[in-house]
Amino acid sequence: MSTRFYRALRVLGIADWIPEETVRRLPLYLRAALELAGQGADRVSSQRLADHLGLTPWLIRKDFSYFGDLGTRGVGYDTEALVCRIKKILRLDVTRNAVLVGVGRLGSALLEYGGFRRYGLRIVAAYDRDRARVGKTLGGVRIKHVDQLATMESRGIDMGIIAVPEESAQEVVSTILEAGIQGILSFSPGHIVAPKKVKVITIDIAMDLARLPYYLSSRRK
Amino acid sequence: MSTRFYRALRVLGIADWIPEETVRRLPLYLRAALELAGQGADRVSSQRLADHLGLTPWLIRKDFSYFGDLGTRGVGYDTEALVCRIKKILRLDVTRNAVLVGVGRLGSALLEYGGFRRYGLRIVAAYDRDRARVGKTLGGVRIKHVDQLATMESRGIDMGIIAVPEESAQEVVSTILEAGIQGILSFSPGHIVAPKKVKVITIDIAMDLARLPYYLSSRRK
DNA sequence: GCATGTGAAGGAATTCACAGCA
DNA sequence: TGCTGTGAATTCCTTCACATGC
Repeated sequence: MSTRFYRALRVLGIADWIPEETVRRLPLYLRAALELAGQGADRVSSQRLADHLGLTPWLIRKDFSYFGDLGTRGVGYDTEALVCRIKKILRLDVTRNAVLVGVGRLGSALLEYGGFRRYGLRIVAAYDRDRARVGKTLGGVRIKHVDQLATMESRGIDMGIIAVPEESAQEVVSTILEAGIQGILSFSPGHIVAPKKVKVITIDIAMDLARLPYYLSSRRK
Repeated sequence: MSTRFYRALRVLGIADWIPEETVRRLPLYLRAALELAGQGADRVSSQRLADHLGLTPWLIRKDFSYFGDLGTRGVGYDTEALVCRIKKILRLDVTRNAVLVGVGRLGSALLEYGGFRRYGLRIVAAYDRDRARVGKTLGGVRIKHVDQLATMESRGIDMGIIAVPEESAQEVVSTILEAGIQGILSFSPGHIVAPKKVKVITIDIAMDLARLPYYLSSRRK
């Protein structure tokens, strides 16, 4: 369907379509707005946000234009309003809970990392296969055995974070999908199969590191 | 400059332009080719690769078309040749060495992760600010103090991996840039400033997790 | 017949240029 | 004047359709 069609809907206040790339940048805008608000800025311009994030002002204005009038011409954007608006769109206006599966080095780093809180994200349950880890508490969360995953109390848990070895990733995903999880962040290499309505975001560190050499040394643009 | 222009160059064997999105997928193709080769497949079709990666055959063929004739019509791609070709383009045909700065939980996970080797990537040096960690050996690498970073022996080191807290990231980056590092993989939130010729890839886990709720269907269980 | 390779079409994202408003 | 908001132009990416060659 056309951009124009959705633009028309937005004017009527009932649109909820936002380009994929814009959605990808929304968390960046949220972080920038929170940081600049923390520095005491009541208002920010697209220029200031752009400088902060290494983007361009017109891209930011275009992005913001998808969700209605937000700024004041000649002045800028109200920082507080910006934070609220983006949180609402990202559905971060209520705290979102996640279950973590795999409490190895990466998993425990995630459990103990406090930086998610700022965005209304919490890890409220953790599972591991290794019995040596089960029972321990990390970041305020007691680790349970994966065998209990199938009977997980999933009420209020929206997302799953997968930090298990590649070979068990798909199995774990299938299990938590049955528990009703609707979004997955996977750190396992490899393609995760899930129903279309379930969003899967994969962070494959090796893949990112592997494309870095491509850009080394002088290369014609 | 036009696609057509570069296509013409490629035919002459001197082209080296590849679309950004294609470069992003090249490591995926490399991984798939290595995996399917490991399963004993001498030849793979674009269909098989697509199934393996969750992509479409025509996208893969288009991507491959940017770097010259590679497949055999009616047959497919020679797996071995595919691996070599992609490694060469990604400049992974020789082992690439990286320096790691920040050996916290995430950093030590990276140090001990063996999966990079497969792609010709190695972490050959590690630095941390915490004196309790300095001197220890992880993943075969002895940890040095960040004060020694400025005098790092950077010969043969192409890339830097930044896993330090947000507030020290830019400082660390500036230091290793002076040592001649040309590519950076950063796990620190926030925008990293670097000269244009230096490629910076940022993995911001919180940003990825924060956009996941956007995709949750409004129907609650 | 079968799978690649590629112009052309279609679609999406970014940039531009400037109108609109405080 | 200064900064937002947005159609139009541009650039970039993906999909399609089919020619090509084993």
